Amino acid sequence: MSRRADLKPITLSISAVERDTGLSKDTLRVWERRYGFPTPDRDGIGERAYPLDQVEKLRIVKRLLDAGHRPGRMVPMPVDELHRLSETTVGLAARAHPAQATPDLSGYLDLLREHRVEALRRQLGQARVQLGLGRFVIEVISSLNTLVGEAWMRGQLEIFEEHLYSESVQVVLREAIHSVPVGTPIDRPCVLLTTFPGEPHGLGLLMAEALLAVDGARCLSLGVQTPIWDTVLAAAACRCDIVALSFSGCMNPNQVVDGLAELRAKLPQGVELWAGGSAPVLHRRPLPGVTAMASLNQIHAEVSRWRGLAR
Amino acid sequence: MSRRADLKPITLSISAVERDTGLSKDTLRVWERRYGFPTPDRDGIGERAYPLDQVEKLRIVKRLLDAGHRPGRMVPMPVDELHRLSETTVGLAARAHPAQATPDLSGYLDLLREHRVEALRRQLGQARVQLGLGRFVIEVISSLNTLVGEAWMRGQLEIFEEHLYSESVQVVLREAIHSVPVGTPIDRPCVLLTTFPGEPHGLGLLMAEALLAVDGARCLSLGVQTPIWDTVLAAAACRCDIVALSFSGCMNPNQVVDGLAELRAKLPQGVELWAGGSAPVLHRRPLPGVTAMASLNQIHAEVSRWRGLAR
DNA sequence: AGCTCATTTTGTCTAGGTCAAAATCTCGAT
DNA sequence: ATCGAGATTTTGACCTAGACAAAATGAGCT
Repeated sequence: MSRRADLKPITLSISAVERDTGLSKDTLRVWERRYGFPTPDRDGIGERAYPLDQVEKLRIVKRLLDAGHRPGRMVPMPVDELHRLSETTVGLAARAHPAQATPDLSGYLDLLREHRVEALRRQLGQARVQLGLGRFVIEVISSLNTLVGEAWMRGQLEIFEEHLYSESVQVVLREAIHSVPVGTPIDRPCVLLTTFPGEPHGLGLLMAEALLAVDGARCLSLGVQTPIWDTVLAAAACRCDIVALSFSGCMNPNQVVDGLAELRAKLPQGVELWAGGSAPVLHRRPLPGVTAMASLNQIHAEVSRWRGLAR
Repeated sequence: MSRRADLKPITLSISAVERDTGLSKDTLRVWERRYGFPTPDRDGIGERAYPLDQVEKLRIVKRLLDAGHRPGRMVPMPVDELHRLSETTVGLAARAHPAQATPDLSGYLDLLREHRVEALRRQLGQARVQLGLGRFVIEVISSLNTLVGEAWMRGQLEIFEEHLYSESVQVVLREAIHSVPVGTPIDRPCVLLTTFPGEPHGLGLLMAEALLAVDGARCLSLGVQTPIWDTVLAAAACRCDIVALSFSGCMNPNQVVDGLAELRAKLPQGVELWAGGSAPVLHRRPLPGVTAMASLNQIHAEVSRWRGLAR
């Protein structure tokens, strides 16, 4: 039951803001009550109508929130101060991961900014052939994802440009996966890939699939957003050895932890549960019965470990 | 701030039920108040704890809800009656669309039910080569989509089986699109493909892309769920002639109509706006400035019409 | 049948309150 | 000064109960 005030949305409804910022309706209301921000107008019916600039600030706050800052401090700050904070935080993050061996990635980013999609795909395809699929995924795609993500956070990239990027990588990776010779003598382990409901980001899945294919594992992807119970059913039906999940930073940490616990409880003992991606929760503290992958490199090692197990 | 009752969830929290059924917390609470179902227990803190069998019933109800039934009637019914209702519902739908010219499609469905994904993909690939891409999409994939959708509504297919199907079709179609020779002399019109936010279904986009590629049009897909404003930006940045959107039945009719009006208003005059898919709103009454496609066949004709226009 | 107008039905929103888990702070001891 | 244990604050999810517009349905009339 949509209730849009008028055709030209100078303001957004609370559910639209929830979609655009990733902050729940409850959180938006409680911040307003506690910190005095945001201060949405009210439409004719008395419902919240958020001006675009406030939504913009909320987006920045959410970013810093994910980076580990606390709402009580940030929400009352003026925007320019948030931007400064943003710089220092990103500076720290960049120092933590010193830009190593990222020579010509900026070239891809330039192509993206100029919307030269065909050229982008061609060059990615060439890099894949040059480096081999494994190194291509780990060294190029993974870093490029980070780069694109950061550029977007900085507001240097439009959403549609991110979509263009995402689609291009998908095309290149799917073609690459398709060209990996199948039917090698070993086709174990059999790995089921998917994401939780609420996690729409599928690139991590494709990267994992590519690396697993290189290692000669049998992959079965369900795509994104599979309900937990159906993941369990699928693992049983396809006799999978491992269920692998991907999490991006936009997932609610609670849902990640709760969901993994629930999935672990419902999955048979013998089936391993792997979790990877950029969600910080995964690496905060070990989750019982879950193998948390800190990076894509780890996939190869874990596959070897699995194969080494007596079974 | 998770508040899990205990490690082995004999019952689920309200957010877990939201995740598993797709019914919002608000809806779950209001059904309880109005219809007396569900009747969750309460944990130590007084929070709702849903038993598994109630969640199961909720899932069935949700399925029938998507099929067009009304909650006030269904929620008070006992489960077995709901099952009977599922049967009859599809019976009606099937009579509306008499099964015409669907000879061996059931073979694909059987493979899906047996989870023989490799075989399914191989057979689809063979059919594509036999029929050619155009006929393959229109005669096989399109009908198969309907068939799978109906089987799901009837409860004869699990959600994960639908995911398996969707992923398989995606693999086959993407490979097919990739193998269409590019760089033909005509690469106009240039068509931008995407869906609205809230529309997660991407198969329609791929089918359209395949048919457009066959017709020698230049396709640029943004994937699913692009905000309206970014669709406008992308169309301008890539100098597209046409913006094409796909809608599945699960989209809110309101959002479809409002969104199309908004997009039409923001798009330059010279850029056409095409809309297709199974959402019934599209074909109820003509929308000004929007070309509504009743079926995939129409794409070819519309491309020809576009090319015939003086420009 | 088709069309208009009244009446349900239904989901989303609002307000303000409660509470456990996580994060931070404090302080004493090594 | 570093560390750990315990006290304190912060935070987001959940709760109740009421309101209301849009959609769906039904009734009455050509």
